[in-house]
Amino acid sequence: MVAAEKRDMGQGLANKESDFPGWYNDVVMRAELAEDAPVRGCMVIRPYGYALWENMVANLDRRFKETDVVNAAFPLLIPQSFLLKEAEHVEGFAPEVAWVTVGGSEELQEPLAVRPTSEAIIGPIMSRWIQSYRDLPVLLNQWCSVFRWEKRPRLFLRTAEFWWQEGHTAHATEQEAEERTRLMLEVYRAFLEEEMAIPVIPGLKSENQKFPGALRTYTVEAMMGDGKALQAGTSHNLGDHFARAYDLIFLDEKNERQFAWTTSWGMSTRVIGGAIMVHGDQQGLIMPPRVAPHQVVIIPIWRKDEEKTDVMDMVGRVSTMLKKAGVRVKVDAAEHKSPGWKFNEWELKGVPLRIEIGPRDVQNSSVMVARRDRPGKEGKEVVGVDTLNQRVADLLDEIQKSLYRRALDFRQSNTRHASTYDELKQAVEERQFVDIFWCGDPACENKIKEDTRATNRCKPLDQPGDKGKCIVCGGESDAHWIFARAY
RNA sequence: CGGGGUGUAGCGCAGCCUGGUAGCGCACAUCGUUUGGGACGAUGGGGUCGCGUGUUCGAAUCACGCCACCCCGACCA
Repeated sequence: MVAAEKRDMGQGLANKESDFPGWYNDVVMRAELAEDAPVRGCMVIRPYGYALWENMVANLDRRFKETDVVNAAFPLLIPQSFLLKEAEHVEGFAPEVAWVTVGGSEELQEPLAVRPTSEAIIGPIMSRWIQSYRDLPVLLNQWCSVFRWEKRPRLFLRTAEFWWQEGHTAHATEQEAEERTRLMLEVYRAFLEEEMAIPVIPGLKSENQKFPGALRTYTVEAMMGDGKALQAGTSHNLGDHFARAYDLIFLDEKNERQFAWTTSWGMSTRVIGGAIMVHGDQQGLIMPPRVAPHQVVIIPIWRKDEEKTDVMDMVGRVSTMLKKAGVRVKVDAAEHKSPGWKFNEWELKGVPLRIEIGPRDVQNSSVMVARRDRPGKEGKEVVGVDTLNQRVADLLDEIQKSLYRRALDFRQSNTRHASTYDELKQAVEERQFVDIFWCGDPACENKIKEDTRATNRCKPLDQPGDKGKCIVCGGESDAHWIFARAY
């Protein structure tokens, strides 16, 4: 009776349907991904959350290097004068920069900004490295944290300090810079869809929404479980704006001085929040297998002490076998917690596969396998030890694919084309992605925002090619744009 | 920055209105029985009641001031 009542209460998480923000916060805290730091607006990424981030970093880093990008590290602090050199850039970031004004006991002559992003320090440094067209392109990346004095922080989604990578490249031609900008957008798309199982819409940001100082900004936009949008990564073509500000000048083949063309691109720990909001359910997290800290958790079960030896012996053999096959395995042999408690705990933490091993399994040389994305009996199956390696590999692959498929179906069934302003308002109210014709006039964009709180997400790269009338002013439009409420 | 709220044990809370030796649940520790969907009993440890000033014989409780954090809006990866 007691057990039944407690199970009805589920994991004790806020209801995902009626209180999505509360559910999100509960999952982050209870799954031990992160918690609030004793510093305003900052978070602590706990070991389980950091293990996820490490897997993401390793994968993204490999993908960057496949495109000839190399890593480096630049200073945390940026002299004020550096930041002031690019007018739009400083204007965009001024409200959220934290300043260091005292060093030890001395008042600094020049305040130092805690980097909100590093264009302003990498630009000047790069300029020292670039003399000739032969020095180009420069393809740099750094993994670091940055700091922005955010008014309203939320774990992973918007914290004062956050961890990310920022890529910075310089090129001899405008076209080459544009190609690099698009290439990195494609790296983000592939990473998000293949590793994180998060379907995204690659596209161009509006002038209003682009990065301060950029020529143009590309984005990958994802739909969260409540229908709101999350910008999961951005890639900026900076034109020659920063080259002019920071003297990135090289001599070309004709011995003429030219400004370089630069790009920057970033993806952050925010994507962790995205994965939670895309894949999670009422039981908690569901980790995409390819980046999950533990892909399989093994839970030993025994009644009497004399069973323990045999069970633990088999747990050891199975665990070793799976690890040798390259699977990330966690054995939860804690004796002070019941199996039921462990089932719930690891479901909350989103481990894709659970393997139960008890006396019965020792007898039959088999194990019980349960998949996280199909709770209940349908998701459980008995697998013989001799075929376990293959079955686990197949199941992990299936779960990865089905998470992606589920997310894509959700986005597609919550995306709608609107041809009248009322339809637009209605769709936004229902938390849909709305596909509309827009003329490009910021006035029309602002009106939509004021009326509906939906913002311009992007002009998808993938365009049907037809023409239409702007949904606000009726002016000519040759492109579909996505509008939605966003995080 | 505007609007609302909360600070009491590691976590979640009650106590405050009506001042009188600081409590409950979970967690933690020891022992025993348990373990295939969140086990149970016994015993035990743990608190400058956010900070300061005031009122009072006496303040978690009343008054004033301050601080911190959370939620809802405008801004952002």
